[in-house]
Amino acid sequence: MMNAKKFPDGSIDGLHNTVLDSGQLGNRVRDKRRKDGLTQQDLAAVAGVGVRFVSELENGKPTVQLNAVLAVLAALGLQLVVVEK
Amino acid sequence: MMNAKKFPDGSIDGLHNTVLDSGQLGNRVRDKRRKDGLTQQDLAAVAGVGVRFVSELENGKPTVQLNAVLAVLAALGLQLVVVEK
DNA sequence: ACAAAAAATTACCGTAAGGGAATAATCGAC
DNA sequence: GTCGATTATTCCCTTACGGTAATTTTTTGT
Repeated sequence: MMNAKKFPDGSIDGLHNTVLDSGQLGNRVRDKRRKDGLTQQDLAAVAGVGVRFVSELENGKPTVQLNAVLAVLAALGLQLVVVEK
Repeated sequence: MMNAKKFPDGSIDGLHNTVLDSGQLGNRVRDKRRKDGLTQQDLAAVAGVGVRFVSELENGKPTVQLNAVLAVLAALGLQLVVVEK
């Protein structure tokens, strides 16, 4: 055991980031979107959600709905994984 | 790169499971809850959500809210990780 | 630094849906 | 059958979401 958090950024292997709260998820989304050179509008269009939702998601809104979150992540080529703490 | 998906089940280290949709998340939650010997009521109380929410979450309701999901996962000692697909 | 352009955030509205609580119905084990 | 757990249903209140437009922030060029 003891496989998690070996890296300073909290990631498991430098490519993955734990998501303990919506704020961290938002940061992760924003980073990836920018890395991909997309605007919030672009991402919203691809993911099939509203622009405002992308903005709120990136800003860590806690009450975003799971399906919309998954849609955005998928549009960015990201996935969620459940891990034991 | 090439650090992800070393295991057949898509997990990072054989202990983790990817969550592509809410249905899989629900299964993960139910499995863990039962393994811990908790009722939905117990889990709901610990997580600070309603019993109905736990039921719906376990049944894969797509539109559950993220904060409530995270609360339930935390109560089960589980975490979410964002990974590149 | 300044101005212009682009991007992001915020407000408003209407629709649709989530969540809690309580109840009732269903399923399971003993 | 009985007891406990799980799921489904109903009522009510709150709120997320999309769309548009307005505002603010950030970026870019000169």
